[in-house]
Amino acid sequence: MASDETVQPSNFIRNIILEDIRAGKHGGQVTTRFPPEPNGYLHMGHAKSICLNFGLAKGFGGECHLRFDDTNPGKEDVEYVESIQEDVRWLGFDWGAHLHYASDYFDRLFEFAVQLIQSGKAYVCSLSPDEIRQYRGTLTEPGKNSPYRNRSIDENLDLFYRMKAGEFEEGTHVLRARIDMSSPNIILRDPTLYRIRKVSHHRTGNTWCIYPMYDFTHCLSDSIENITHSICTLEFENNRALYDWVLNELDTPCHPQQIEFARLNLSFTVLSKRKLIQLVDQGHVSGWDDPRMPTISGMRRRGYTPHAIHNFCERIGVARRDSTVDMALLEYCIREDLNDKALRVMGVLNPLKVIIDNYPENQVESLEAPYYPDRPEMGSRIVPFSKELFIEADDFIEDPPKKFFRLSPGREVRLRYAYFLKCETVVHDPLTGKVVALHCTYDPETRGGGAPDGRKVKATLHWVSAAHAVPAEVRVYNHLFIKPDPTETPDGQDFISSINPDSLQVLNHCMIEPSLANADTNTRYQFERLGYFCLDSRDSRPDALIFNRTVTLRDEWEKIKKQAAT
RNA sequence: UGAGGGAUCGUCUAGCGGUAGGACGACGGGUUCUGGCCCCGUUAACCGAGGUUCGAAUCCUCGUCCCUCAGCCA
Repeated sequence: MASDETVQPSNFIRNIILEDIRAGKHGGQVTTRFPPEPNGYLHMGHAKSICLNFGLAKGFGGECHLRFDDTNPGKEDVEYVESIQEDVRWLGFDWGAHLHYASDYFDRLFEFAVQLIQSGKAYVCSLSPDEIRQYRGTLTEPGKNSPYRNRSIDENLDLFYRMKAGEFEEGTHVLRARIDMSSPNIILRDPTLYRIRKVSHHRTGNTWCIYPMYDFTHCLSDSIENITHSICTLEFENNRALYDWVLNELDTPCHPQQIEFARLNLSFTVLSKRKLIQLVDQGHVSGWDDPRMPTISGMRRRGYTPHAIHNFCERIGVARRDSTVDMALLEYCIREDLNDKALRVMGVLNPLKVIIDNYPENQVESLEAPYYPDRPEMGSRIVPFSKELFIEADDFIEDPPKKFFRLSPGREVRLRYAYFLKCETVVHDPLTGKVVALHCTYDPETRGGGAPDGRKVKATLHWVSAAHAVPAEVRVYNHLFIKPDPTETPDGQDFISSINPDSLQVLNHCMIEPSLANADTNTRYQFERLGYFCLDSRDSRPDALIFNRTVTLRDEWEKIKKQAAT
C-alpha cells in the first residue's frame, strides 16, 4: 500500500527554517503563502510550489495562505481564481481562513505609497514609457536621473492623488521609488511602483485607476499577512533587493524572508503559462484541461491522483540549480499509486475475433474474476465466456519473431480466468490478406485457467466475450512533444514545431467487459496488460463510454521489440 | 562581458572537513494466471587547475560553462 506518511526529505529551505526555529526567529512561527496571479490555469510547476509551501507549513505546525496576486486587471479573470481554488483544494490542501487577495490591500498599499513619498523615497515621474526605458541605461551602462526626480514632496503628493482621482491618461505618469539610477542591479534603478490603468478590476471594479506593481505589492502583502518565509522561484532573485528595500523604508508589521528555489521543468512538455496559453489559443489542444496538458485540471481529467502528484513533488526535491525532471518519474509515481488503487478489468483496444470451434453453440459461462487479484477478499465481478471472443490484435502474430510468446498458429495460451486456448487456423481477408479472425479450440479441463496435467503456457491474454462486450471509445495519449526539450528547435521554429502528431489517438472500436457498462468517473481501472484508464469526465456518456488512458503499464515486450529493431 | 545565482551517476537529489548515499532510468536475474506488481543484482557522478589539511564534493585562489535581470508583466 502506498502511504501518506511520506518522509519529508531534507532540502535547503527546510534547513533554513529549522535553523530559524532553533534561533527563535519569528517566535518559532512558520507561515507561508502560495501567491498565484489569476491569469491562467495551474500546472505541475505550481503543484511543486503548492506542495512545498503547504507542506512546509503543515510540517512545522504553521499555516499557508492562498493569496491572489491580482494587481494587473487587464490580464486577470474570475475564471482563473475559481479554477485555481478548485485545483489547490483537489490537491488536498486547505488554506483555512486565509484566502486573500492583494486587491484587498489596495487601500493600505496606497497609504504605504504616500508614506514613501512623504519620506522622499518615491516620486511621480512623467517620462513616457519609452523615455523611462532610455533613462534606465543598460546592463553595462548606468542609467541617468529622471528630470522629475527632484519634484517637491507636496507636488508628488498632489500628483499622486490626482493620478488616483483619474485626472491623467494611462502612460502619462507613474510613481517611482527613488533609489539609485546607477545601481548595478537594474531592478533598483528607480523601479515603477504604481501605474495608471483605466480598466475594471475583477474584484474592485472601477474603484481604482492606478494599480501597484508586483515588487511593491508582494513584499507588503507578505508583511501584512505576517508571512515568515516568502518562497518564490529563482527569477525573482534580483528582486529580493527591492523586496527588502521597500520593507526597510516603510513601517511594516514584519519583514519576511524571501527564499528562491529552482522552478520545475519536465521533459517532453512545457511548463510556462505563456506557452500553455499559446497551445490553448491556437487550438493545438482542446483546452486547459486537455488530458495531454501538464495542467492540474488536465492531469486530473487524464486520471492522475493528488497522491501521485504529492509523491512526485517529494521525490524531485527542492534546490537552487536549474534542472529538468524526467517525465518517466511522473509516470512512475502515477503507476505506483494506481497499481494500489485500480480495479483490474478487461478491455480490448484493437479487437481480433476468435471462434472456439469446439465450444458448444449458445453456451455462456459466468466466470468469477477478482477486482484485485492480489487481494481477492476485496471483491469480484462476473465475466461471461462464450464461443466467440475478441482478443487484442497485438496478441497474435502469424509468423512470430523470437521471444514472442503470445498466440500464433498451433500455439497454446491461457485466457485470463478462463481456459487454455489453441490457435488452429487463421482467416484472412481475401482482398488485403489481413488477419480477420482465428479459429481456435479450448481445453475444457483448464476451466479457471489451471491445467490438471500441469502443462504450462507462456502467456496469458485478456479477452472479452463478443456477444456480451460493450463498445467504447478509448483515447490513448502520448507525450505532447516529440523532444525532451520542446524548445530546442531548428532555426526560426518555435516550440509548436515540436508537437507530437501522435499525442492523441482515438480508438473507436474498443470492446470492454460488460461490468464496465456502469463504470463511474471516480473509479480508476487497470485494463489488464494495457494500462490505467478512467472515464473522461467531460465527454463520456452512459450510452457512449469514453475512457482516457492515464498511463501504460511498463511493457517488457515493447522493450524487446525495440531492441530487436536496433 | 554590470550585478545576482548555479555546476555531484543518463536524470533528479543527499552531503555542511572523516567510507560519495537514495530515487527514477538503463542492463541482468528470480517470481508470476497481467511480458504488470514484487524481489535480487549490475551500471554510473563530485566542471577544471592549483592551494590549505593527516584527510577536501565540502575551506581558499584562479579559470570554464550555464541561468536570471534593461515591462508602466508577475
